[in-house]
Formats: sequence, structure tokens, C-alpha cells
Amino acid sequence: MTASPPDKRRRILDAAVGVFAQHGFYNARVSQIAREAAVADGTIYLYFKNKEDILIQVFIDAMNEILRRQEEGLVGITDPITRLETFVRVHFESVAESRALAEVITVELRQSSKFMRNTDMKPFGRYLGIIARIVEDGMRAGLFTDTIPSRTVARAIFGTIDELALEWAMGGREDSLPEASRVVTHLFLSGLLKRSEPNVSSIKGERS
Amino acid sequence: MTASPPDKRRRILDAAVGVFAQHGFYNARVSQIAREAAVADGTIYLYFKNKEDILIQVFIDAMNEILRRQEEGLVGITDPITRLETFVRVHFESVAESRALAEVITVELRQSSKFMRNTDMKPFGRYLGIIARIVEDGMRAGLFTDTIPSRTVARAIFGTIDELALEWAMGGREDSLPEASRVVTHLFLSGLLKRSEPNVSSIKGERS
Amino acid sequence: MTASPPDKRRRILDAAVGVFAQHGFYNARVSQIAREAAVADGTIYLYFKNKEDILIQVFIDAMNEILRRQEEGLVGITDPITRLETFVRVHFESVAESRALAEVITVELRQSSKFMRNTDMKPFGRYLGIIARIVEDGMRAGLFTDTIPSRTVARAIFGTIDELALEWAMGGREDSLPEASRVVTHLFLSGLLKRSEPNVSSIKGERS
Amino acid sequence: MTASPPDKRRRILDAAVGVFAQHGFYNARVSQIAREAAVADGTIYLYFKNKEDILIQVFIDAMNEILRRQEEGLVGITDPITRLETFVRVHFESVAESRALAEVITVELRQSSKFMRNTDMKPFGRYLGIIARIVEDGMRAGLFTDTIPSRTVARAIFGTIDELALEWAMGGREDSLPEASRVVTHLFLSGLLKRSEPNVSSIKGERS
DNA sequence: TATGAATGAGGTTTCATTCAT
DNA sequence: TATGAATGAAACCTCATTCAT
Repeated sequence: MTASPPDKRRRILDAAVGVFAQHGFYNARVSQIAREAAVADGTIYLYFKNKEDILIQVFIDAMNEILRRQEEGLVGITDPITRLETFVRVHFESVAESRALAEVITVELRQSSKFMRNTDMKPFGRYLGIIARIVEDGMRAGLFTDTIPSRTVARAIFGTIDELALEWAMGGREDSLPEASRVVTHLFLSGLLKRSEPNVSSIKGERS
Repeated sequence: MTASPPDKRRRILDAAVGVFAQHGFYNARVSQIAREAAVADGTIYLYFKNKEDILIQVFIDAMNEILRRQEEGLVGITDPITRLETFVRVHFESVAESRALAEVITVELRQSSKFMRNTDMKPFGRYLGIIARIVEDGMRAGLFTDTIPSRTVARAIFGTIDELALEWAMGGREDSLPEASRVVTHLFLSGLLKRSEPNVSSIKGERS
Repeated sequence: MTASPPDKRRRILDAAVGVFAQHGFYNARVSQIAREAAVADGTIYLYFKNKEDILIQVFIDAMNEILRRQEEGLVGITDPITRLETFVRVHFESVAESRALAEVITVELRQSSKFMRNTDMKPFGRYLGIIARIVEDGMRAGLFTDTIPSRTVARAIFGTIDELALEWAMGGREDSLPEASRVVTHLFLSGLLKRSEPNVSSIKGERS
Repeated sequence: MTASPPDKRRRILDAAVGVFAQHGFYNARVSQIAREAAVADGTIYLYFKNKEDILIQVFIDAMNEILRRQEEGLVGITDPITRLETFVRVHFESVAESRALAEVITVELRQSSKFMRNTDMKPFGRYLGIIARIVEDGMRAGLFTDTIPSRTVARAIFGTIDELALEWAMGGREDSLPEASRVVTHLFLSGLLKRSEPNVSSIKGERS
């Protein structure tokens, strides 16, 4: 038994992540992806429409995985504060599993213009939506200030965690992510909470 | 007529911004930049080493301009709170002047910083440095909490303003930037200030 | 059920005719032929050596069929004039049965004969031979002028009927072939007969 | 002086004729055409849209040249008989100048399907039109029988001369074309003329 | 016989860059 | 300085064919 065949799609995606991270999407060679995935060049086109489609699938798969984790991690948690803390922590924990994947997601994604404009960005929209919903829940609960639009806050949070993930992926300190998690939580909770005492607690009572 | 020769560099850069914004760096054609700059293809190579050099110069010029504005805007202001407010406002005001330039800076820069490591990325470092210095000044003055590393805060602030600028550049509401300015200021001041009352004032006393 | 296995060869050939007619030999896809024949791609290679072999077999089968019809149609006819009339009529009647096949034969054959030189192109030679023999018989019988070489006349006749078949196949009037038959017969008999009266009769006494 | 540059188009076309004749359109390599034209591969695409466009231009150029010769050759000739004789002679004289070109025109043209269907086939239509007009003039003058449609006769004549040109191009006797000319003239004049005596004269009073 | 997933050679075409004018 | 015709390297992708099942 030579292994279950349709892991080929997976092998190609994994190889692609490495090659994209190493050279960038446009300088990546399909033939190198094939070589590293140990398949023939043509085989790639049995699983993907073209080179860009590989990048898109990398993204979609990664987003679906992190969405799954977020939904799993948030299940049963109702307190908006804890939900936000959890969300940020799960994000960085997920990112931490692969520097290469983190790099591809943060760096390559932005400038695959066709991707940014034409493709099904729903996974990304859903991700923003999760953040926004947490914020809105906190507002409705009277915990968070409602003088600022939740969509913008969601964007701000995403921009921050994305930037810190990028820094780490591009060669930041190996252990910078837990700290990043703590800082982000502190900063945004401070900005959102109506009462300010929790700031301190939130920064103290950090997990682990 | 000894007219206007060295405005050619400028014309090429301006054309490049438009073309890069329209197609992305890798899908941009040097010949299109030449056409839109009304110069011959070969002329471009009298002013720039190669295609990538155009992008680098676009970035450097833009960064130098915004650095100039920041330094100009911050001159004479000593209060860390006002300095941070000013910094954020100047950033968005600068960004607001050209959607195309904003798009190139936010989208292409990430990719570039990967391949321009050797290149002069100091302007970006200086920019982060300005933010960090404002934060550190606030900490030293006892205004900002010093339980979080200033470099990380600087990155967080940059990530946020970059993301909001990106959203606007990629087709966001025409007037979203002033609001973005207000939200960012509020969020980060709340996170940084030891006392929380200023939150309210900072969000109220916003200009226009 | 021991059903219908070797009709697969037939199914493949029929599908090939359609696909070749639709796209031309070089733009035809073996996989499309397989699909339209309802067999797997690999199955084709159990019946044919390669793609070109399919075309060759299409041609050989078609030629053998038309040769069979010609031999059957000409049996018992001895008068060279009637033989020529019959030959032309049978040719167009055969052609009329399938536009697609006619197109493949007329269009692809030329190209092929160039690359199938080594291949069995004898059927085509036999076909020319039949025409030439009819002409020679007429010459020997003193009916046809013998001042022109029979091989050239045979080529001329073939060129004419092939062109008219091509015109029809490529979208000519549905009912153009009977008229073509009449015109060809008239033209060449006029050119061949020593006396010219038959022209009139030949053109009048046309069938149906 | 290194020669006038835009003979490059000509050089490419000439090289293409040779390569197409040698390998057939689909097996011809653009790189070989470039090599034989002594230009870089990319240069070809400054003069032609793509590979197929080269074939189309070969055809259009050749047709325009032969049309020019026909119009020049027929000028001042009014007698339909002489006009037809002249047309056929000029055709074969033109064809005789390049076996390779003759082969490309007769063989490759038919199955460049896109060409046959989409392209501007007007040159070919004009060519058929010239023949048809000669025939119609003869009919109007009462010389030719008008019991057969001139368009069909034109097609027949074209089919014949095309087939004989093909035979020569594909390796026929070096001197077969003059004879072909004589035979075609004889055959079709016999078929067209109302009186039959001219047959003899036409075949005797051969050109020059 | 039949399948169809996998192969991998190889061509057309693009486009950044050069250089003779 | 300026031009733009010419260059030529190089990559994506197709698709006929194979072969393990």
C-alpha cells in the first residue's frame, strides 16, 4: 500500500506554501512545487486550475481551518471579554503552527490582485464578521463603548494581529506571538471597555 | 527650449503608481508605464535601474514625503497624547491624497519588503521609530502604561492604520478616513493611558 | 451478456469523425473522442496505435467503403460514358451521407497524405486508378480523345469532385451535390468525347 | 548600410513558407522559422499576432500576388476563350515559382480551420470571382453554354488546377505544369463551348 | 479488455532590458 | 538624453500516451 492517493492535493498545497513563502507567488515555479510535492508538473493541473488557483486554495483551506478553530474555541463562551481574549489567542496559536503559511497568508495574499478583487473572499469576510460580532455583543451587553463602529474596530483588530503575525513570520523572535496576544488583548479591551479597571486585570490574568 | 527634462523622473513615478495600482507590480508592464509617462521604454532605464527599482523609488519618495509631513506636523508639539493624535491624523490625511498611491504602498509594500531586504527599507524603520518614540515619550512622562513594549505597540498602531488605509484604498467609503483617524486615536490612547478619563475627551475633542 | 464489444472500434471511429470535423485533426482531443465514444481514454489505445492512426483508419475505412460502392455500382456496366457518369454519381451519393465524414476526408486528407507517405495510401491510389481506367477504356474504345494523359484527367476529375464535395461539406447548399454530379459529368464528358453531340444528351438524360 | 530593415517581415514569411512546407503548420516550430529568418524568436511577434497569423499572411500575400498577376495578365484581353486560357496559364506559371509556397497554399490552407471559417477569405472569393466572371462573359457572349451555373464551373476549374498544382508541389514531375495547363484548358473549354470544333484548335493552338 | 490518474516533454508567447542610432 | 526595434530567456500549461489496477 503506497498510501492513500488523494493526499496529493494536500502534498501539493503543502509544497506550494513552502515555495510561495520562499520565493513569493510570482517568483515561485510551478515545477518546483511539483518537485517538492513529488508529483509530475502536469499532475498539479489535475487538482488546480492554474498557479493562482493553488494560492487561492492555500488561503481558503487555511481560513477554513482557522475558522473551524475559532468556532470550536469560542463555543460555550459568552462573556464578550473572554471571547475577545480567546479569539486573539486562538489566532496567534493557529498562526504559530507554520511560519511559512503565516507568511504566505499575510504577505502574498494582499497583492494577488485578482484574488483580492474577484475571488470568493467570503472566508475573510466571515473572519471579520466573527470579530465584529464579538464587539457588537459586548456593546449590546453594555460592556463595550458603542461610540465607535464595530466594523471599523474589527478591521483595526485584524490589522493589528495581521501585522504582528507578519512581523513574526518574516523573522521575528520565535516567542513573540504570546506576547503579541497579550498586548493586543490589553490594547483593544482598554479601548472598548466602558470601565477601565479591567485593563489591569486583563493584562494580569493572562492565560498560562 | 531647455524645458522640463528632469520632471521625467516624476512623470515616470506618477505613471508607475497608477499602473502598479491598476495591475499590481508583477502584472504591470514597463511599456505601459512608459506610455502613460509619455516617454520611450528605454528612457525609463535612464532614470531607474530596473522595474523593481521603480517600485522602490515610489515607496521611498512616498515615505520621505510622509516622514517630512509628520516631522513638520509634530514640530513644537510635546504632549504625547497630542503627538499621537497628530501622527494618526497626518497619516490618514497623507494617505487620502491618492487612492492609487495608498493602494501601492499598502498592497505592494508587503511583498516588496520581502525582496528588498537588502534595499533601503530604512524609511519604513524610521516610520515605526517615530511611533515608538511617541509611545516611549509618553511612558517616560508617566502618562502611558509601560507594561507593554513600545515596539509592539508601534507595530500594532501601524498595522491598524495600514489596514484601514487599505480598506479605503481598495474601494472603501470616500469619507472613511477621518472616522478611521478618530477610532484609531481613541482605541490606542485608551490602551495606553494610565488614567481612563481622557478617552472621552480624546474622542470628543476631535477636530472637525 | 457477451454483448457488443468490438463495436467499440466503430464507436471510436464515428466519434473521431465528428470531433475531427468539428476541430480539425490537430485541435481534436483524444479525450473528447473517448468521451463521445463513451469509452475511457486508455481504451482507444487498445484499438489504435495513436491519434494519427485513428485518422488513418477513418480514411481507410471510408475509402474502402466508397471503393466497394464504386465496384458494386460499376459492375456490369461497360460503356465508358455510363461508367464515368456512374462513378461521379456514386461518389457524390456516398459523400452525401455524412457531412462530417466528407469534411474530414476532403480537409484532413491533404495534410495527412503528407505525413502518411509511408502509410497505406494505396486506397487513394486505387481510387485514382479507377478513374484512370475508365478514361483509358474510353480511349481504347475510340470514344475519348487520347491526346491527353489519362492520369492527368483522372487527377482533374478527382480535383473537381473533391472541391465540390468540400464546398458542400463546409456549408454549401444542402442539395448542391446532385447538381454537382450533373455538371461534372457534363464538363468532363465534353472534354473527353471525340464527338460533341453526346454533351447535350448527357446533360439532358440526367437521372432524376 | 545593413539593408532596409522592414524586409524582416518578408524574411519571416519566406522562412515560414519553407518550414510550413517541410513540417506542416502544426509541426512547424516558431523557433525554426525565427532561426531560418535569422531573427530572434520574439521578433516574429512584432510582425505577426501569432503563429497562425503567419500562415494567414503567407496566404494573403500569395493570393494578392497571384491576383495582381491575373489582373495584369488579363488586361486588354476580351475574348473569353483567350481569357480562360490565360487565366489557367498564369495560375500555373505563378505556382511554378515556388514548390514550397504551392505546397503550403494547397495543403496547409484547407485545414487551418480557424482560417477557413473565421478569416477574411475575400482574396479566395475574389479569385473564384475572376473565374466565374470569365465564364459568365463567355455565356453572355453566346460562346459558352449557359445550362450550367457559372459558380459551380468556377469551383470545378479551381478544384482541378488546385489538385494538379498539389500533385506537382508534392513531388510531381518538374515539368508537369505546362502540360497541366494545356489539359485543363482543353477540358474546360470543351465543356463550355457551344461548338465543339474549337476543342481541337484550343489544344493545338497552345499558348505562346 | 477496460479504466483513468498520472506522467512529463516541450512549444508558444511574453516582456524586461539593451543598444545602435 | 532619448528612442524603440530587437532580443532571448524562461515558464505555464496542454495533452498524447502509459500502466497499475
